[in-house]
Amino acid sequence: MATIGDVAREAGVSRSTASYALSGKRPISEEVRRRVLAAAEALAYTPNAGARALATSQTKVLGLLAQFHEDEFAPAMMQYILGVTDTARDLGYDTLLVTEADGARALRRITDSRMVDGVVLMNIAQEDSRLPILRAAPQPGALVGLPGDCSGLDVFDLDFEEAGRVMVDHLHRLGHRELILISQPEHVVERGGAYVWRLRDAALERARQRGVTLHAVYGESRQPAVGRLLNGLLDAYPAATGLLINNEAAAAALPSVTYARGLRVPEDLSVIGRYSAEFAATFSLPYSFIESAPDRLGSMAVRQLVRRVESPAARNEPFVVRFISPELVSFGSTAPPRPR
Amino acid sequence: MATIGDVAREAGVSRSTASYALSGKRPISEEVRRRVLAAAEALAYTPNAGARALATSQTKVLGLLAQFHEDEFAPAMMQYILGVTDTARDLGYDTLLVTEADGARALRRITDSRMVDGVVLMNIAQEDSRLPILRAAPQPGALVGLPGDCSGLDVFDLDFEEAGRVMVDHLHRLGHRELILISQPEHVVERGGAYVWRLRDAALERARQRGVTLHAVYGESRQPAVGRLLNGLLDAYPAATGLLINNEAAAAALPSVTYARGLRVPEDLSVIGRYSAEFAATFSLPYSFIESAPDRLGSMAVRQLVRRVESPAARNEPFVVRFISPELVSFGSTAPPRPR
DNA sequence: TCCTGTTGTTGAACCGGTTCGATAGTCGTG
DNA sequence: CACGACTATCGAACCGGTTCAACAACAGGA
Repeated sequence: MATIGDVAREAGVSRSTASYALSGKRPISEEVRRRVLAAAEALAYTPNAGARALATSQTKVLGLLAQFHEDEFAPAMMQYILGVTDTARDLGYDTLLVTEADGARALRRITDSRMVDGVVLMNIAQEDSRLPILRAAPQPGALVGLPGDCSGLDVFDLDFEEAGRVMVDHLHRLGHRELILISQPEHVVERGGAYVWRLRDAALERARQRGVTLHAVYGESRQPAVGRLLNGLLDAYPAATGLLINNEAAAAALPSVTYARGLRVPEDLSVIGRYSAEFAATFSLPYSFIESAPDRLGSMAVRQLVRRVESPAARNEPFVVRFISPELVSFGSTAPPRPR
Repeated sequence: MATIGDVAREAGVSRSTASYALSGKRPISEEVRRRVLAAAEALAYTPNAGARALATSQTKVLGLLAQFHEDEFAPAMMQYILGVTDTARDLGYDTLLVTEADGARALRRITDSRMVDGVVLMNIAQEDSRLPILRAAPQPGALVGLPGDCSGLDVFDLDFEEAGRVMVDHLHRLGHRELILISQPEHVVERGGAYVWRLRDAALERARQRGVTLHAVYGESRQPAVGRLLNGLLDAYPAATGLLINNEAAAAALPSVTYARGLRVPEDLSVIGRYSAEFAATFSLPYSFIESAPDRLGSMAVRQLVRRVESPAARNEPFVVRFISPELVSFGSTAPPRPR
């Protein structure tokens, strides 16, 4: 491969002149600039990333730490990842995807070795062992997901509390008085997935305020367990006329369940989900849903991260915690209740 | 951050001695080795990745090029990606995930700049513009998916031909004589997704040999189109007693369709799919299926890639094209036919 | 004509590792 | 006791970029 030395020799100038001609960081005569560019072109010169990183302390790579737990819904993760990689590339960065089980060790590895200019963390837990490491790291970071302690971090997440309230209010306004909320599996909560109870607790609170009965249960992440669970719930609460689903697997399984039971949506049962538009489209879910906008969140996190990476001024700005407000996308799966 | 110079000073030795003590590439006295390790520990020394890459021409990073087209099934991709990242990490490599639309340019960028020691390509098209670049690149590469011309490349893929034959044979043995095969959308084929017609043509051929009528149609990737399509097919071919599905979205949509039509599986209709076990589990698909083993394919590709990266001898071995044979996982969704 | 300022270019140093060749020190051997 | 062999360590060079300080050439002004 051609080095900048080769380009310089070919153009008949010094290495430094070649460097300046290519970067434009110093004035170079039109004549020389043309010769250098022509030489670079002729030799198919591409700067060596390692050498550049060493010289500039910039790698133009961002780290993306994602964790895949058995009981979480892997396909949903894809949208977050694409939001990050696509935006990063638009801004001139590549993405190092790290899925190591030991996230803290992985984070330490990529930051200490200076492989990345910044990091995006996903699957944030309430008490996340990666956060102290991130705070101490020389590179800035951004979180997709809300931890217990946000200090010193930029955080982006869906407003799950508001999502819970919107769901309850929507069905309450239609006249429903008894609802079921099916959340993620309990394991997710135990592992620190705070978003589960953020939505749940806000929904319960709002239901109490409105005088609505809300049966809140943990879900399952797999079939056939989740199908059995749904059936069990519909059996257990025959008076419930509305179903809130904060659980992709349950949403995916619901159509089969309602068909099997001869339930019509929304005539017999009103349904609201919470997932991404992509997920809804792919699985055809015919339910109104709160859009969780994973790609937008990933994109926002990267933009803020890159701002901090590139501007010393931005690095000293106060940290932000930004929630995107839940948007209810209607597919007509809710209606005034009729007793089941 | 501490450099190896700091470690050397702390241990009272030269930089080279510190380097040898840490790498073990030359004999170092027990005493000095201990001092160096202690110093490294005390200073939390981690080698700078850029500097090491520059010195050794090894980045310990693999590139993973994946493309996400609108009409393909994104969630399925996740399993491939995890197969690659997890195996790479086991072997000591990190993964640069590149999802750029212009794959050829992206490949050139990461190979020319020496950001990666090797590359895994996914979403291989029949005529893939990335392949000439990969062949000319100094780094080895591996493909997940079969292109028209495999020369000079290691290729890993499911044996889609055999998958088509297995599906047809299985239903033929049970006594079925009229089948429907629903494939991926036609766009996927137009873009060069050869696996679609590899399965389809082999199934058609085998059906001909067996005297079975096979209606082969292109599918859709989204709802509600795919649901409409399924209904249309069942209307159009009322005598068909078996359904072969090489299309994740169609498989996900089928339960609703059969419920709505009052069709029972397998009593009224035998069904065989082709997707990953993970996909089957997540969506509870109650169908027997050919396991497409994306994680295994990703893992195999990485192992071979790393062999070539690390051993000069392996780099000269002949290239391999390896198919994994389709395994039929039974969920009891097939039975001898009864007229619908 | 001399001084000052501007513009374009250069050599050298540096980033932080690895590795080669040389050397000092130790030991066994003839 | 001299010699060679071997071991442990060191200094220097190198990987391929970027950047700083210095300088040459030339213009304009006094």
